[in-house]
Amino acid sequence: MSTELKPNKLQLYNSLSRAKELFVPINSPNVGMYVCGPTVYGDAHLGHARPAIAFDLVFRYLKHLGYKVRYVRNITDVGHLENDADQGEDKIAKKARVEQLEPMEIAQFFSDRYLDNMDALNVLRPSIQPRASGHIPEQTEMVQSILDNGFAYESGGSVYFDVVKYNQKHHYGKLSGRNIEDTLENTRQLEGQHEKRDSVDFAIWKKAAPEHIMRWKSPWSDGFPGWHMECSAMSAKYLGTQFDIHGGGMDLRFPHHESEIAQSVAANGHDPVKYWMHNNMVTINGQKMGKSLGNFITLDEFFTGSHALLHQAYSPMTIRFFMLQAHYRSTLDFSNEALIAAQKGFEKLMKAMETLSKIKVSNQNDFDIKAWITASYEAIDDDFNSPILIAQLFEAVRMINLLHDGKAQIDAENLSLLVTSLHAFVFEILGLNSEASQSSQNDITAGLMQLLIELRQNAKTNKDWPTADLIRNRLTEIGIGIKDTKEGAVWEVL
RNA sequence: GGUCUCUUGGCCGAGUGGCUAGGCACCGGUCUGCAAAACCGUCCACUCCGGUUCGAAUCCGGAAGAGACCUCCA
Repeated sequence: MSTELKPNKLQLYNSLSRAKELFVPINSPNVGMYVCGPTVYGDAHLGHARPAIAFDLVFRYLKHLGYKVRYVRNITDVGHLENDADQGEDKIAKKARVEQLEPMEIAQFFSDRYLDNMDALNVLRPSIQPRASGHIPEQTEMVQSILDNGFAYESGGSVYFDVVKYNQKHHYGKLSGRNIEDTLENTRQLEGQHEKRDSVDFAIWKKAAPEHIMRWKSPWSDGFPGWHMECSAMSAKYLGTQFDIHGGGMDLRFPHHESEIAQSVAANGHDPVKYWMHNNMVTINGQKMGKSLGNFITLDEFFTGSHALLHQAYSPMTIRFFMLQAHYRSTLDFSNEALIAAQKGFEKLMKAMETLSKIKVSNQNDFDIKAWITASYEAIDDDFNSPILIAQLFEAVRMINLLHDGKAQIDAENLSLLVTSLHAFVFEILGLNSEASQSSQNDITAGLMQLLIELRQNAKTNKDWPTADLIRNRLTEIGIGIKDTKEGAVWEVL
C-alpha cells in the first residue's frame, strides 16, 4: 500500500441527507470517525458484530485509500437506564447489585470479553476506546455549556435538555426524519416526569437516588450524566467539534443520535458530524435480535455451537464472511442454512487463495485483470458494497481454478496484479484470514499421520482395498478425515 | 396511531429501465479402486393490480404482507 492518497471515488450513504455522497474529508488526509460501542453489562451477541464489522470495513478501506484515520469507539459503562429517566436504574449498577460486585468489575469483565470476541472476528482495534466513566468532567463541562447557552434547565438537581426551545431555532428531528410536533403528540405520558417541562425533554445530568451506587459530583447534584452525553463529549474531545463520520446501529438514530446533534449544536453552535452512517439490524425469524427481546445468541455461543438454535459451531471467520455477504444497510436474517452456506463459500475462497500461490506464469494471457480490479474498486466505492466485492472475488476464484487446471493462461504482469490486488481485497480490506492453523497438528500428530498415510498408500499400491479402507474408516471414527488428492492423501480434523 | 423501510429463484443475498450478480443446495460432467473432496457446467426469480415506456423486477399509483423507530437497545 502506498502512502499516497488514491483518487477519491468513494460514495457513502449519508443518513442525514438520505443520499449517497462523495466522501470528502473535512481535513484530508485526516479522517475522524466515531462509532457507538457497546454497553458492557452482558456478553456480545450477533447483533453487536454487525456495526463492529461494518465499520471495521470502513476503517480498513479508508486506511487502504491512504487516509490517516482516527477511529474512536466508546465503551459505555455508565448512564444507560432501564426504564424512564426519572425512575430507572442504571443497567450496570443493577447487574452489580444483583451479583454483589463493584460496577466497574462488571464493566471491565464484559468489555474484556467484548474485545476478545472482536479480536476473534479480526476486527481491528479502534485508535481510541474511551470509557464514559473516565470522562465525567468533559461531560459536566458540556452540560454547563448547554445551560449557559440557554438550551437546558435545572430541575430538582437534574439538568434537562430543552427540546422545545431548541426546536424553535433548530430542527430537532432532522436526522430521524420527524417533527417535534408529531413526537409531542405521540409520546406516551409516563409517570414521574414532573421534573420535565415537556415530555420530549431529556436528561443530560441526572441526580442519583440515594441507593444509586454509580455517582459523581457536579454543580447540580451527586449524580451521573444523561444517556447521550458521553458520545457528544468524547467525540468532541478526541475528534474535535466537527468530524467526518459518525456510525452506529439504525436503532440509535432516534433518540440517541438525534440528541447528540442537538447537544452539540446547543453547546458548540454547529453540527458535529458530516456523514452519519447507520448499519441495519440482524434479525432472527424476521425479528430484530436484541437484548430486550431475549432472542439473541451470543458470539461465544456461535463459536462453540452451544445454543439450542444452532445446528453446529460457526467459526469467527464464518460469522464475518456471513456479515460481509450482506450490505450493511440491509437487514440480515440469521439461519443455520445461511451460515453453513457462508462457511462453505468462505472455505472455497480460502482454498483458491492457497491455489493462487501455485499458479504458473505463461506467455499467453486470457484474463483482463485490470478490468477486474476496476470493477472490484467500483463495488467497494459504492457505499461499501461488500456483497458485490465478494461476487468479484468469486470471479477471481473461477479464474484461479481454470488456471490451476491448465484451462487458461496468465502472463507475469497480470498474475502479479491479481496476486497483489486479491490479497489487498481479501485480507487487508475485508479483513478475512484463513484460520488454517490447527493446534492439534503438532509434530507427533503429524508424524503419526504421515505413517498411517504411508501404510494406507502401500495397501493401495498392492490393491489391498480392505486394509486401505480400514485405515480410512477407523480414522473417520476418531474424527480425522482422509482425502485422496492428486498430490497424495491429506488429512484434517473433522 | 405517527414516521420510515422492505417484499427477488429451494435457501441466503446483490442489482440496473433493455445486457451473467454471487454463494449454498439440486442436477449433469471430470477426477477416483471405492468414497469424500475438489474442479467445470446447467437449471430455477423478481408479492399482487393498474399506469408511464419501443421495452420495467428496476419509474409512478394502489393493494396485501413483513419489519424498524416513536422506551434502554448494535
